[in-house]
Amino acid sequence: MIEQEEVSPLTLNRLSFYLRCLRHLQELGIKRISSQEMAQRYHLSATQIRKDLAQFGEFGIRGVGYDVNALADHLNSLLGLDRQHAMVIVGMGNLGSALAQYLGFNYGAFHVVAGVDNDPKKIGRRVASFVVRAAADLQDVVRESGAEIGVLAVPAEAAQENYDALAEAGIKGVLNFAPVRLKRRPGVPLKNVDLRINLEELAFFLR
Amino acid sequence: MIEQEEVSPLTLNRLSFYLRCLRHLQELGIKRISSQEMAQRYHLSATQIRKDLAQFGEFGIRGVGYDVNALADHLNSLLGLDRQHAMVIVGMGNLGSALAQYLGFNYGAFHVVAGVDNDPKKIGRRVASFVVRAAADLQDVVRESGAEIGVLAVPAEAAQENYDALAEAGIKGVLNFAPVRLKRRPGVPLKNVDLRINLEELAFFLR
DNA sequence: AGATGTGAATGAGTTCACAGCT
DNA sequence: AGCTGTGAACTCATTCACATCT
Repeated sequence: MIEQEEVSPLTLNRLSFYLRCLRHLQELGIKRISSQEMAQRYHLSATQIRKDLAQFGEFGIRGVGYDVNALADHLNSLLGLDRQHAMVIVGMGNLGSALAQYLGFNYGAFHVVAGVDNDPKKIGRRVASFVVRAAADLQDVVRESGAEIGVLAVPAEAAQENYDALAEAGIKGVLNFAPVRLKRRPGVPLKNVDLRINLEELAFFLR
Repeated sequence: MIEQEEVSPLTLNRLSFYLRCLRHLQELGIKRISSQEMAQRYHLSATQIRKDLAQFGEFGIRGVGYDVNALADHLNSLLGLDRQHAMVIVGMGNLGSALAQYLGFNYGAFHVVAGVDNDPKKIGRRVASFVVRAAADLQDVVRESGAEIGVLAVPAEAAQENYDALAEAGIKGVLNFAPVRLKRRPGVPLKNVDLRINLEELAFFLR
């Protein structure tokens, strides 16, 4: 069996997408599917589907295809979606508040349990299902709320220190919305969602 | 000179990031920089910086390095950031409203000028600097507002039809927040921002 | 027969190493 | 001497082609 770190982000990305396709097939009541049919339906590559899945075991039946329910369950637990993941939002400005609303009470296997900010005006304010706490109390907030994932919605300048603070507080992974490349810590995986870069890539085609 | 379509999204991504670094160097008052020094400062690869830039011309001075201001200007116009880009948000639910706030009146070279929804309860409501219009009037809204970029903040099921509608309305590029892979139209580039996939990739490391 | 799983071939992207300017 | 710009080498990812299994 493959180690976590050896899985390429590209593969992971696709696995997540395959799961979404399988959920759709389940809704349609389809019980079995071949890589080929799945590829056609969702504009994917059949070979790649098989290669991606084969990394984690032999989920298919030769000559037949994949059992939709079984494969969905496999991917679900492979991606760690078979239990809830609590999130804490750091930075409750426009974006942070918006994310609190949007990721709301239950976003699939994820839910927001807490939010912190260092602006006294925001502390104590009620947003979605929680009350904003002081950034200085991050350690306590994480412990009390049992948050596993930190969501960085702070300005670029403050992102690194807050990532580090999340790491110190025992957070297991960070989703960063600040437009900077952070210095990673070994045990704390990091995913960047950079709206500005995405917009600028689009703008390139508008010259 | 290279064609637009031949530039890899990875390169574009980095160019956008280089520009950000150069802006930072400008703030620091640094006039000239070598690829090496830039790489060290921002945890990049010197060779890659040179390769990326060399695709678009010879911006550097051998034996010396790059002129920070000149290079920033080059990248700025290369990325089409030397003029404003108007955006229209399609889908004014939680996420759409949040984006309207966040991308606000002026987000670098970008600003939101309009928002549409098909929910009568949302139409006519004031959000940020505009009043929500009917999705059915998209064509008019785009023409009147001069929007170039469409931001899709609708549910997955509605994303394809709205992408198509944006394309018909003459939109030049689309940023898609819906968790689906859309069928692209030739002249209408598409960038996906998939929060769910990002969260699920993180969750993989939390198993 | 028909679909999976996989080594081999191809292609994309990155890094190396150095020729060519300043 | 020093740094850019770039062909060549290398590494990573995708696609092909087929042996293997039901």
